[in-house]
Amino acid sequence: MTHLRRDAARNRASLIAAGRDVFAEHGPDASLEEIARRAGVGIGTLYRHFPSREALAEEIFSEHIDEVVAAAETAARAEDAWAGLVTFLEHVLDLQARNLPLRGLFLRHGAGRGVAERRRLIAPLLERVIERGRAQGALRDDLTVGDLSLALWSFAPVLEATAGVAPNVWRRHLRILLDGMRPQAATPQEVAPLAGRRLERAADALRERYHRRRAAA
Amino acid sequence: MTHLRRDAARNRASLIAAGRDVFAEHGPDASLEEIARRAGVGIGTLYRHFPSREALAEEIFSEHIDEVVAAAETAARAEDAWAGLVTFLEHVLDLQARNLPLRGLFLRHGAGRGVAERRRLIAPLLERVIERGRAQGALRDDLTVGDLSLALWSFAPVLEATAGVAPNVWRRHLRILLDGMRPQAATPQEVAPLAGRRLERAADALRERYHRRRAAA
DNA sequence: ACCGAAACGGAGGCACCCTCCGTTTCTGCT
DNA sequence: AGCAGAAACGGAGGGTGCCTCCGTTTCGGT
Repeated sequence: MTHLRRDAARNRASLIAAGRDVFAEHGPDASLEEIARRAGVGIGTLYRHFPSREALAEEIFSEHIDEVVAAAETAARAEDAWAGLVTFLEHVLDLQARNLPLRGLFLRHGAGRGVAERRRLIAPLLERVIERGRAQGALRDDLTVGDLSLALWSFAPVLEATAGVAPNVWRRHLRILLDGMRPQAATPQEVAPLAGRRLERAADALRERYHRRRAAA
Repeated sequence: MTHLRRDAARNRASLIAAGRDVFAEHGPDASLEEIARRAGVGIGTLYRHFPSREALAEEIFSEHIDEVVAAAETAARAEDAWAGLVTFLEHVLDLQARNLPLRGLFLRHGAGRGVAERRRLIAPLLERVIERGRAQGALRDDLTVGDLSLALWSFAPVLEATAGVAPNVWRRHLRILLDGMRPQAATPQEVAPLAGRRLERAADALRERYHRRRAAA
């Protein structure tokens, strides 16, 4: 299984290219048959290469995931943890804003080789950023990586709603969230944070809902 | 068009009841045919009563909208604007958390008599709350109703992800947002707020995306 | 009791999802 | 070169859903 046959490799590439276009045009629920059509292959071929819509999407956005990982690494290295966090969030959200179909692809599941693995690198890095931020007195004490995940997820509808209307307004939302993460603003949390296994399950649930919307009878 | 024929009224009621169940079970993209089936009527009848999925959904959640309007009125009347705002948000989000299919039904469009109208009452009330909160020094000066809308929208993925896992975690997200809305925390906004016509268009876009996901070719 | 209007319901056309399997295309080996 | 089997292809087919259209049934006023 090392080398794909030449035709297979060609088709795979066509599918990814077509997928990129079609997802960009029609959003993340675009028709797979149209992707196959546009790639000039049969639907069966699409399914052989990518057993699920997600597998294709992940492959397509593979490099975006790398970009996010890189941004998280930068943030984790930054001298000033707060600045690192802000830059990271701006970077990621800007990426999402300009590439909406990316939404929801940051989380678990998936086929593309190593995509899930790479994604798994992100949380620990953020963990580190948060820890340092707290140590530096730049972040409220009760902030966790779970809160950051919620914050990131929360942008999806904001971006979707405003993309065509006011493509920068998400920055206002971010500003408010960031201000709320500072220690000066902090008011005690009354609920336990999302972490570990449950955080993962929440992420899964989000993905689950995201694709394959309609539950079986 | 005053009185519905008796059979029509009966069917309408069955449809609403079935819709309530099915939406609760399968989420907002539940099959309309199943709703018709379960109501014991033909699909044609469903479509005559409710020309779109939204029309049905709005009708079903009509009373929820009333509840939200009432909460907004209470907030607008509250002596302490900040407390009023907090209570309002908690109330609305709790309502959503326990009734996920409600998501996205707060906005424009729709058929149910007066639903859209009632919804339109909400923004001005919140406007008033914000104004008073600012005057009382309880809210950051640059906060607008547009920001509040973004904030409300932003909970959708949070609720979806955590509903089955940690049904109270949304309160952490809310806490952070609220802390970020206080004047002590405020850091200058660099982007113009969403307002007026554009706010409406953003709300429409959200709804648009929400149902009828797949754009026409 | 009658009759026109109102309401019904489901067949039908279209699109999509995903599986399955007969057919075609590659490629390593002789 | 040529061949054989593995690998890959592609699309028909069965299932489901959306929505429209129109022949049929039911209601309710006179």
